[in-house]
Amino acid sequence: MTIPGASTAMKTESLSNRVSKTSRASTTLADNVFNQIRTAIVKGELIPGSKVNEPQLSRQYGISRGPLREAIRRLEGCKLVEITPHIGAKVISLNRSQTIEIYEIREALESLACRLAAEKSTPKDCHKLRELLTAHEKQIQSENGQLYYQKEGDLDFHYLIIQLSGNARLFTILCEELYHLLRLYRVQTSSKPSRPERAFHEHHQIVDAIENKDAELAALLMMRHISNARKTLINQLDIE
Amino acid sequence: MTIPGASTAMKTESLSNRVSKTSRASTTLADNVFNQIRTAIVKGELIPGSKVNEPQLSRQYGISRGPLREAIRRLEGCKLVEITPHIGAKVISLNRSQTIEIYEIREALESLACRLAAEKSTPKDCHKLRELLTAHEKQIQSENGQLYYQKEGDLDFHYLIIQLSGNARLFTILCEELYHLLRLYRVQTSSKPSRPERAFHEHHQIVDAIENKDAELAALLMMRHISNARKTLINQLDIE
DNA sequence: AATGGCTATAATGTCGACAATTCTATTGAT
DNA sequence: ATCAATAGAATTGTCGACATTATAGCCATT
Repeated sequence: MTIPGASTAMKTESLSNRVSKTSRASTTLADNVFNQIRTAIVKGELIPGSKVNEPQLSRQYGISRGPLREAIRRLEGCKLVEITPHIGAKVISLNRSQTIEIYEIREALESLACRLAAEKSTPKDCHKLRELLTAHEKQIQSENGQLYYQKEGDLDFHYLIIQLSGNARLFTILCEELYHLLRLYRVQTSSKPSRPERAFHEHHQIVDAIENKDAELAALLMMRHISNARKTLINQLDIE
Repeated sequence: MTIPGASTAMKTESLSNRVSKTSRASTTLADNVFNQIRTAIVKGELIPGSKVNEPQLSRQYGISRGPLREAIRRLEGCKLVEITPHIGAKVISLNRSQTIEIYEIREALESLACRLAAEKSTPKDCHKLRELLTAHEKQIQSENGQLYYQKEGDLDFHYLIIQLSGNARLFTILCEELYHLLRLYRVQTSSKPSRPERAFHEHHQIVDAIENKDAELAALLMMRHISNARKTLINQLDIE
């Protein structure tokens, strides 16, 4: 009966953590609890498909049901819970096809992000991208491969490109909505994103294209990059 | 001091109206008021940038502030209002660049929708698309041109293709979020989507591609179709 | 044993009241 | 006349209580 999200001890404070923090200084209970429940959901501490019990959560977080219900309504907006009138909210559960749907959307949106990033990026931006990749490379070697790409490291790269796109709404949709859903799915199925070395190579190709200001190529490569991930996911699921 | 959304007398019940209705039977005040305020916003009855006054709205709709605040939290999820702690919510106001951002996203997502629709569509689906276009054509002639495409008619076509894509989340993002924002912008600037005849021709091209199961071409055409609309929008804004 | 209905319990929906904060306008000083 | 400080009003945030609806368990009937 511990409060989820309270003991969040991150070893490596990766970009994805820093950037995904909702910017608003949560001086209100509703926003506070919203963040806590959200991380509880994407961490799997609130199991997908289970009902959200208002009295229980209100006791757990030490607040009344008023702000709690507002938090739940925000979670509904992020598509992390589904509310049925007079019955209540339940934590979303992503099945195979729903996850593929999200990957399809990621394909389109991150391809767009990559195109825009290639058009707008300055030499300094490209330098940051390179730095990130070499940092990842080091970490992979030190951590005996695998581990890093299984975690949030891979996302840092994607987050940065989306930021470079300069399209704020694109960032919101991808990073504040879809990524949380995918994180949830990963926890739900305890699936390990394999193919680290191949992804790593693809990342370098993408940065090359961005550096060369070849927007179309950058877009194409990103699309294929995510398409590959999607196909890997499909195969993985076929086995089960 | 009339209740907005109550006197919604639609002359032609177009597809976009039917489909955009939130499916959940709103047996709760919060959901009810959410729908009413949303239409009030996208109709421009609540002017963009203005503050959302809770006591006033609660009197206006005859409910207490509890459900009202939940409705506002849902609106925040749709990005129709922005909430600042201890200050309140205000109706979103889209400027030029933000609108262009949305068009960029539409370009990517509807292109995806079109590709998927081309892959999955049955002959019956294609027939529906054709029917829709001829119905539009008739309406354009009868209404002395212009008028129809300025309204919701154009959207029917896009809605249907998105539905045919079979990607439910894609539908949600486009039809339940982005389209409402664009509608708001249109009201806000009272801009008239021009170029009806050209758009009409593009629509037919797109259906041709879908019918021929040429997914790549369909995607490309849809992307160009929306890209054209975006460019028209940019030019329109440059004049101001 | 299974099904249907009834009752008791628990959860959700709604409300009004109070606390905390922000906004407003008046006052006073420079 | 402009600006700062302050007191008052208005608004937002939070809570507890009540009404309404769903759930679970029990009993009777077949």
